[in-house]
Amino acid sequence: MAGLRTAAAPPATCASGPLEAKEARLLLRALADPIRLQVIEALGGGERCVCDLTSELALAQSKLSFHLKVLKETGLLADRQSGRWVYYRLQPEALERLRAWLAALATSCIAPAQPCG
Amino acid sequence: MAGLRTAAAPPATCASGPLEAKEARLLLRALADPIRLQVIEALGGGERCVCDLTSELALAQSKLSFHLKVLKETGLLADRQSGRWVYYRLQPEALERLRAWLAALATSCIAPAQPCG
DNA sequence: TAAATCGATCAACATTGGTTGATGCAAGGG
DNA sequence: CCCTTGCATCAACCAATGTTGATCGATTTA
Repeated sequence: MAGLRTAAAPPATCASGPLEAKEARLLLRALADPIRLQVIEALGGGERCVCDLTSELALAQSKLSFHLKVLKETGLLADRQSGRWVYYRLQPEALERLRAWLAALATSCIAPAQPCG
Repeated sequence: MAGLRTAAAPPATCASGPLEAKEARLLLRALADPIRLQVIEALGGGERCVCDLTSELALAQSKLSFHLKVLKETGLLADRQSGRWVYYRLQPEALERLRAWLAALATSCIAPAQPCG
């Protein structure tokens, strides 16, 4: 399984078609972390530079950097450098696509029971 | 953080109000595993006994049991014993609640940029 | 009641993921 | 230029999670 550490450069969820199960799992995993969720929420208020997030969330710099990388690699965040700061922002499409995938998953769960033995 | 191993008996997501962030994370984490996702999809077709799932997914019995437990503890599955078989079924409400939570998260992500330095 | 089957649980182990502190590099500012 | 600042990256460590094989209780069947 492709671990968090080995993920390559291209965002895992950039293709614009419907989400594959694998991509969906990466998104689910990325969101399933408290720190990453805090980051998402903080960025809900708009684009922020890393230094800003570091102090707002009271995180070690390298720790935040690690989680920002995970979020960026899954396509949930995008970044932009300006002067000596790096600004991160949400990619709401990623959340949308996950929502759609989850909806599809839910609707495919409707059949009656099948006796076994 | 409450680990998978130490989670207590009561389903983590049984309260019927809107999902707390913590419960949402448990659901996200539970879904972010390939085997568990296969189980969810398999149960999309209806209730199944464990022996059935074991052969259909070609999993070691104890492995499947482990993942079923995780899914049950998060409220995604319910089980029922009948004779010597145990049947598992989806709890679609759990997926619904997660979807709603995700929607709320997404809509709270709409503000413009804030310059930093 | 003895043997067999289903499935949960446990302990030991393997793997993965997250944290920490150090280092490196690029961009400004003196 | 040299120094500072912002951020990424790395290696070593640690914690959480998943896997395996064995065992156990419950239920049924012979």
